[in-house]
Amino acid sequence: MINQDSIYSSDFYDFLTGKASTAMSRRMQRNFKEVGIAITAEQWSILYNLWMEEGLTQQELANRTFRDKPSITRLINNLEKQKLVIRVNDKEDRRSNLIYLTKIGRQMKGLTMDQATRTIQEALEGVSREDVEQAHKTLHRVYKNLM
Amino acid sequence: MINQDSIYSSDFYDFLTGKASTAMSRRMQRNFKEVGIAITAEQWSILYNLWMEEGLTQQELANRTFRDKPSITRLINNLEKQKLVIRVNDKEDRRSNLIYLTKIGRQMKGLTMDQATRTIQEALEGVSREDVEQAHKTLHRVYKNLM
DNA sequence: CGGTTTAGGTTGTTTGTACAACCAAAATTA
DNA sequence: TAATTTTGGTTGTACAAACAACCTAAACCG
Repeated sequence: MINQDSIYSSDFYDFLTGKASTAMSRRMQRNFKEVGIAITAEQWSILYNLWMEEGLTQQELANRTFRDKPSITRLINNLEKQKLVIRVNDKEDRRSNLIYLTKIGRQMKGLTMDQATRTIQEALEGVSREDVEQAHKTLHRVYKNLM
Repeated sequence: MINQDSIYSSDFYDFLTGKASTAMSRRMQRNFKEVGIAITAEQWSILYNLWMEEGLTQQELANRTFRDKPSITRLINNLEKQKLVIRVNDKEDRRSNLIYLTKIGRQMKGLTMDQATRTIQEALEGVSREDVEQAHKTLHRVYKNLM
């Protein structure tokens, strides 16, 4: 039986509630702002995937960022408004939009990734590589269990 | 230097983006719904704290749930609308609201905590207690680093 | 004391998320 | 091939989060 003193309880809820990832998003956004990058952490997650590979469909972006389709529609709307990406209708499958970076969107990569890296370094101060790998493995298992 | 192959990079971003905690919130909400509990995961986090200790101020709830003051104002607004909590103006410090559970709010504890427990069990299938403790420790360090 | 600073809460605005309902194009299948 | 199902995307609605600006009451301090 699970009781209040166990790791599964109040102590565990911190973990569940994602305080660490919330803190990281906030810091990342703050770091972006500090160097004049006007994007949100969520927009960053889309741009990040496009910097790795352009021409993804919205559905593929949804899978990679673990969001639903409507969330992606609106994130892309905002990124398009900011002229960072464009939707290109797929000639092969007319249901799909392929998402490409604009020139501005591409130019942002360097500075933005520097700040992402900086954020990670700030987050991992005093944390060993083994600890990160271990935590990552555990979280990945949790994710797989629930997905 | 941090490069793309390292744990610090794409692999690491899963961790950063909080997929695991997102998955847990979604599952928790689904589990609540399944037994007819009509609250969000965010509302649960407030109620959880009140089940542990009633009469907290909004500021205290903000600290405990790692949210800002406006977020708490609106969460309490919604919980009050649903008749689960009430604001009581503090006689000692007239700036503060003390938040109390209603009878209904108190009655929900059992069933709701059962579903929270169930969610955790589903999440931790095949994860050892040591792994949970280890991950918790690492995440806590990250949180402290950024807080 | 009176003026200033700090602290608790609320409101406005923009952005993001979940879920359901919907549309149109593609894939399936009878 | 026509009818049906599946898939990619959008829209509506309700809820939540971040940040800034604001109000009021308490605390501080000269």
